[in-house]
Amino acid sequence: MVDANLATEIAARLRRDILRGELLPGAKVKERDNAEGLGVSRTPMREAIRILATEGLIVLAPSRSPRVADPTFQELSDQLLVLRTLEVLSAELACSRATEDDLARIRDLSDQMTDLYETGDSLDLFEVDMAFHTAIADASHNDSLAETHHAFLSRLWRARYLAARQWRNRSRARADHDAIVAALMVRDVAAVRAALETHLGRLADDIRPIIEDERGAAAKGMRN
Amino acid sequence: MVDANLATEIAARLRRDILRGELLPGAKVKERDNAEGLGVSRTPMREAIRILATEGLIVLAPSRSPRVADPTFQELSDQLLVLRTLEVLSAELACSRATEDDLARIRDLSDQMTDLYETGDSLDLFEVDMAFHTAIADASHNDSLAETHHAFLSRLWRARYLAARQWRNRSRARADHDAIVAALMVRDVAAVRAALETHLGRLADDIRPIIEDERGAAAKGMRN
DNA sequence: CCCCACCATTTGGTATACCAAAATTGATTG
DNA sequence: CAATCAATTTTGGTATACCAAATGGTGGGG
Repeated sequence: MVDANLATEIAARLRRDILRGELLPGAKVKERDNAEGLGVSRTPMREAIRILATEGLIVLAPSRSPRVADPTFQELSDQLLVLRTLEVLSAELACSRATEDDLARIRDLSDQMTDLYETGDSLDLFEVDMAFHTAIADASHNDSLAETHHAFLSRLWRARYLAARQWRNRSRARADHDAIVAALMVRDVAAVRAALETHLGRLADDIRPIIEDERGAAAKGMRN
Repeated sequence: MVDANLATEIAARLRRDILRGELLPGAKVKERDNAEGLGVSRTPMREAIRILATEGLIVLAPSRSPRVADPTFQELSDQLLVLRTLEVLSAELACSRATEDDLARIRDLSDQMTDLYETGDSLDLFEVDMAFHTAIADASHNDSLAETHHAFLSRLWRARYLAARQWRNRSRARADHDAIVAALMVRDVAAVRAALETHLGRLADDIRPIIEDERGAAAKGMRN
């Protein structure tokens, strides 16, 4: 992750910390302390915080420390619906506009996931999962769409990660992915739409108990 | 437009200048010069530029002056497709989730537009047009969706403004809006989808000649 | 006459210093 | 003992100064 400027590097680092749960939802992200902790000045730290704020991972309130976002289930569910819509549109476009290379890449990522399902660790698996869905968005050859899709995917990454650690969901996700790939390979618009709606529709149900648990637990130790 | 901090105010000002065409596509937006021109320091100006960059109105390149975005027709068309998808989703949700107040507001805005079609000036009309489409997004009661929809609406504002100055399109737009409102009032999902797709589908055709003209002309006087 | 190299200037990136508003805490008074 | 007000401290907002990289122009050499 070698970015042009400090701010994007810091943003990437913070993003990782948030998504991995090292910075818990609701935690303060003070620009002074964090900057000092990383040995940089406030300016790039400030910019990094703004970047994550536009991504929805940090929330800004006037005259208050920025805090790690702590979305309710309802908010996540809303975001998931938007993500689903964007991904369905992507896949539909991909059916007519994707190159053979695009499709090959999607299939390859799907295969990688299959390999990792049993053996690999959750983080590796999720990196590939993210790449898989991103590849579908990219195959639409609509940059705005791919960009927006990616933004929503990032916002939902942590919730999906928490939900998917439940081993129970993995085999189902694997079957879902296979169906998506199969439909894309033959450029079947209706089938790919159905497969994606099934896959992403389930996600809300998977996420709900995890999020409600976490928020319930977090409500107590809220000193930070 | 009395915002909490300077950066947001500057962003609003720059945004208006860009959308109204006082800052032309392709023009440099140097953070030093512009800050000095407004009598502020570089810090908030820099932040304002970043804000507009995430909105897609300004493009950033490493070690280069930020420039006012100069999208090709293809890019605008891509954005329009995303906007259409988001607005259709909004309207579908609105059919089941909108309150009577939401619907009343939408109808009221539509009526205001009707009044302005003949008499009012283009800018007033477009303010209302923007509010109309935003009201539909808000009626979905899905904040992420409304926010994203608004972002795309902003990006496309200028192109739509240029296209709609052609008086020819106005009566058609008026009929389109009436159809959208009528479908929403009776919460008819299929009808509202059809009406919106018609309305926003046409837009691409209206925009094309205007954009291609402007880009052709701009290619010459590109010293700035 | 053209091309290349080098220097000056411009530009964005970063650090630091200062300011104003807001939250918190502690003292004082009812 | 509690409530309130004020002072201090903390925090984000803004201005300014400095740095390094990139660009563009100019002069010398081929």
